[in-house]
Amino acid sequence: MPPQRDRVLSRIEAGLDEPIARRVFRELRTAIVTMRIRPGEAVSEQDVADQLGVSRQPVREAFIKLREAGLVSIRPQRGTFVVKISVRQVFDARFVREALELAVVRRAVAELKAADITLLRSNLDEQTAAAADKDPGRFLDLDEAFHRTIALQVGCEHAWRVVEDTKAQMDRVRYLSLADATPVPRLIAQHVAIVDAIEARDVEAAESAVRLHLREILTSLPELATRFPDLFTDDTPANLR
Amino acid sequence: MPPQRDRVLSRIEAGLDEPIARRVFRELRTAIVTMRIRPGEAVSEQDVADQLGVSRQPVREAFIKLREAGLVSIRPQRGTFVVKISVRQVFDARFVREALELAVVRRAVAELKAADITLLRSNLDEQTAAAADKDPGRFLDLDEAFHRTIALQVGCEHAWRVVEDTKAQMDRVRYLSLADATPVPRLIAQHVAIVDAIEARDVEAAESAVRLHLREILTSLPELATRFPDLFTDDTPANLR
DNA sequence: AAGCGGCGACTGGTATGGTAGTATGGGGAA
DNA sequence: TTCCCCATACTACCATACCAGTCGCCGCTT
Repeated sequence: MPPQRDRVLSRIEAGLDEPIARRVFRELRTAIVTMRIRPGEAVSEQDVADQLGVSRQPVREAFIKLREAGLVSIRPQRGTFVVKISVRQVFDARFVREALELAVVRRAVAELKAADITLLRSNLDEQTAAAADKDPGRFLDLDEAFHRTIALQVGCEHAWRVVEDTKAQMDRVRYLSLADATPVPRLIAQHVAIVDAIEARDVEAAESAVRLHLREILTSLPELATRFPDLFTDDTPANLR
Repeated sequence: MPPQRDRVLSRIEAGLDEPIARRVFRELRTAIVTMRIRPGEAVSEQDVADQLGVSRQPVREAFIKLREAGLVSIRPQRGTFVVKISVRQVFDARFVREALELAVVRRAVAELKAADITLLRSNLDEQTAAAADKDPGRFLDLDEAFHRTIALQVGCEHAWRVVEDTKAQMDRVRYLSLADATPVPRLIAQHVAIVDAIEARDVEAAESAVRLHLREILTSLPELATRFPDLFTDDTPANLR
């Protein structure tokens, strides 16, 4: 008898007219980011289709999108596997994100209106409230919203979409460090510094504030990699795919 | 009788073990970028599948990737259409590309070895040769290789992949301006300026050289939009820079 | 002649069938 | 006991079938 994989996915309810493939993708993406499906684990079209109550077709399309997000590795005639967290890939994603958010914040310094900044400040207030309530999940959402809001305020919808596509790797790490009581106050202070620099129209300060903030992940990463060795690949050599 | 669309795609020959879906994607991508399939035109899964001699399945997957590249618009139960060139989308793609290549060139200034620079110089020589031979197609390839080489030399494979995914929009414009005898010598001079700045370890100069170069497309864009109005959607004004 | 309504031929989305290739485990040979 | 080999049970890829919407053409009505 096969190993009888655990049920970690809940059946997709019919009704909404959002394409099934997209829902399958989102379901799988969050399942992977939150480690309900662990790195290294195998997922199969048939198995996922059965658990979700859909056919293999949309599952296959979801797999393809997950591969492009760097979350799974599809090996023909072999199987599809959730890739382990690769320090290298997290670095690469972080590099891209930093490059884009630097460009965004440069625009923000030049273009943001007072009303925009007020909106950001209110988001910051909510962040401190979430921190006081010890609600890290809510803080994560506000954090994401903070960065997204800046991008959208300066008309960088496309750039933000690229960031979203890229940062799946980083999200898994952030989820890991969520339990650790990450220094949320420090992150909030960094956010405040970014807004302050934007308001002061100080490009240099804004750039370095963003840099500092987005490099925060690098400090926790090595520790996490040694603490959860089974979740990471030791990608020193040129590993095969 | 249906309009009997022209055959613009050549049958895919069996044999190679590259996945069919990928080949279909590349075939369609180049057909769109080179305007063999014109903006606004409809493409159908069934029609493409027949022309290429494959089933609808891989064609469908190719369509999805084309949508993510921003080249087609899939409207369920209606059809799939090659999107017209949108000045806004070209701007957005250019913005992302500039952000990433700026980050790459910063690394290049810090990390490139003499051997790397020699390699770039030889590419530049080939560019001048191609210009002398009036071979714009070859120049386009060398241009692409130039930018890609810098990215790979500093270990930014992932960032370059993001650029590739994003710049499809720009490629159509470049193809349009290819006939125009674009000022190839000027582009080569800009490339030389980038390499010079890298070799001189001058970050400021390198950044502004890249900026200047990647903003070149903005000069030809308005003229092209007015000369080929049927290829563009009219969504220009409002945004500057 | 003009307007409108319904039928039919498309579309992409989903489900299912068929195939080649690969990991695996157990039994037979050394 | 150990090692090899092959049957078997998977895998993802490709092809095909079915479905529900959409839209245009054509004939009927006024």
